[in-house]
Amino acid sequence: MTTKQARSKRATVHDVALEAGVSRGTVSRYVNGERYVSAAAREAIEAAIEKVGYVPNTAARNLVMQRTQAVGFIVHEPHSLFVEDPNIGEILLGANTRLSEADHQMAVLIVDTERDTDRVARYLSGGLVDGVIIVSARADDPVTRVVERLQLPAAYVGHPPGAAGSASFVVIDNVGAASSITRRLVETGRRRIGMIAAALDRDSGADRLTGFREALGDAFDESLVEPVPLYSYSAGRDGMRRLLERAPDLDGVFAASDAVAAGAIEAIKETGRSVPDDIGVVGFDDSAWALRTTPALSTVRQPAAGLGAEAARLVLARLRGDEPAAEVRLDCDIVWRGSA
Amino acid sequence: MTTKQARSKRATVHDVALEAGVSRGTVSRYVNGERYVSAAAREAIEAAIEKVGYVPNTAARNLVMQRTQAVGFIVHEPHSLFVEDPNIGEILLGANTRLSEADHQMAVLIVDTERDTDRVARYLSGGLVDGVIIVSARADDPVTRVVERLQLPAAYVGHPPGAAGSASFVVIDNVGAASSITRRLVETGRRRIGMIAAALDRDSGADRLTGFREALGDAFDESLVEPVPLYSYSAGRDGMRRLLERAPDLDGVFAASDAVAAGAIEAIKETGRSVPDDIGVVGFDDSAWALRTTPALSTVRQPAAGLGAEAARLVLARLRGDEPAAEVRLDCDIVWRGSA
DNA sequence: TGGCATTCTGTGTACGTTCACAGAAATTGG
DNA sequence: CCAATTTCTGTGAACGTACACAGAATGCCA
Repeated sequence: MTTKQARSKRATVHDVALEAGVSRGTVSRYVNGERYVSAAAREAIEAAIEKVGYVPNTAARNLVMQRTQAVGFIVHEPHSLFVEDPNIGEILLGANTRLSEADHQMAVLIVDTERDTDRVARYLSGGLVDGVIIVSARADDPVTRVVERLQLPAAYVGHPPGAAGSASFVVIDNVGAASSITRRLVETGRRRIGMIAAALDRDSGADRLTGFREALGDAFDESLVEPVPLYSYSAGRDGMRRLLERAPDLDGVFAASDAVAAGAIEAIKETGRSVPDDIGVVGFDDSAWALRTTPALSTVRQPAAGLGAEAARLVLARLRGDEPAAEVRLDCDIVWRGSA
Repeated sequence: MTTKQARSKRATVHDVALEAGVSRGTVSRYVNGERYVSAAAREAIEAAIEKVGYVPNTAARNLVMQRTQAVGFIVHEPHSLFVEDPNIGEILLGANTRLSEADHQMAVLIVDTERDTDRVARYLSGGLVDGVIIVSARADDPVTRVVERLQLPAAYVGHPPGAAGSASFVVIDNVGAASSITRRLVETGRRRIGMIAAALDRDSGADRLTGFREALGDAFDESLVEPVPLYSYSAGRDGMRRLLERAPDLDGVFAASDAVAAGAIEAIKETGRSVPDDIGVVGFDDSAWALRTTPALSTVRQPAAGLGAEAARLVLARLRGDEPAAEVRLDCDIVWRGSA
């Protein structure tokens, strides 16, 4: 009952005005730190606020101000992200830091089940946030549709889906990173290098293949590229089996993701070969897989905090109305472990 | 400028009413799915909504309804949680699932820097959420103070700080889990078992020692307990060094956390001993440390999703006004790996 | 046809702010 | 000491919704 009383009794600016013997306007001016409030009024108001325990109602303020100083951070596919991918935490922190500097509140919204989808869409369309950062967006998602329909200022981490034409986004330089790590592989003396190329229908997949090709230049051999549909362990294992059958003299392989690489290592060991002595393997993502394999994977680490920070910067820019829409491409680091 | 237009033009319930040739009240009734709206009105309204692109303004609704159907999920110390501790993701998902079932929106708020603290406190006090779930709360935190002052319905994951007397919270059964894993160690044949007891000033630390003592019963030897201040790697390493000097015949050790255990393993190896052949080591938390050590740690896994779900349940109960305040204690699993 | 319940609709007010505006009080200057 | 500023204050509107209430339309039955 104490709770109930406390909640219904929430003091308003009106109560403060009454207590202090001034008007609502004056209290409002004091609270917002404006000029033109006399010393006498100031003191009276301070005392009154303390006495009645006043805290401003942000919902009411948002309503009249038509902005919230908040941006949503939407996370799709949370299971794979939070459990498998250590990057999401750093992306969150990077974004939060940047938003915090601009005095904006970040609210992370998780889209897991079907129900979440509609609820989050309502939340966004309800004017509770000024803008939104989105990771792993899907084209057919109600959330994405709402964002487009309302033209909510948005920044995507990764490529925006489908026809989100004029959206800002930040991606890693897949081409450059794939090229770098392939060159590292060459530098270790590998001569017959193949690639398990996953998800070629996605930009990330296609770009990693492009980088691989660029790095090898004339030495590139089409027949050493094994396309697989998904970034998965089993796809990597099966693809590697086929590749080894076709090219038994392989001495290096670039897997399009760590999961794929883990599968590839499994397939290599099946044939009695050793990693890295017979075949050097490199992956991509520096996900949880990278430390689970034996030996640990050499792989590409995404600048996770940077992705978050840049996404935040982009959405803030759109909020201010500067810069119409932009895309940012970030470089990656390479972490060299035992697998190559 | 398109953006600007779209944002200022947001259609209201009034626009829909005008377009459909009915009144605000009727539109409101339709939107909220109430009875008493004629077929003719229904059709006209549906067409009008489609035409003007109306979406309800949640902020306005929240203001008049005096509730938001949203609960905040506050994460303190995000660096250590998101980077080191894989549990936080599952806690989030567990909570989200439960809240989603009750048709509540979860908004994760990260408290990292000093600035975040005040901003989040304002956010919470502004009536933007009905309740709140808090992990790693601190007593001196403005956020905690606001929650107490406003008597905001809250549920803590872990013990609530200081004088948060009447708060709900969910904790793991530290005593039981420590006791279980110690017994497992005994069952493997260890006879001289020590403990690196960290953070005895915290409930978690004290409880883990209690469990350890319980499990050993008469065999408990006070001199084999080495207290260290923090749950850290270096504390574990230093503590283990002292313990080994005092009791060179040790054949098992229970470290109060995985980080402590990792440090202990380091110290053991320094002396030329082997893990697990000479000394079996077990940890607590199943954090990222557990897979980094060689051999991998046997440890206690927290029921992370359960913690989140229970916290959500508790806060929902307080929201409804049922159950005044409750504490829940959850059992843990043990994962047995190579270190013991 | 009249009475009465039922279904439907419109209007006014409230939620707790901010802001524009008008006007009062205090201050300045010639 | 009066006019012209500057500082201060109160009032009324608006933000976009929900809800209570009154009243209109319809259906039903005697």
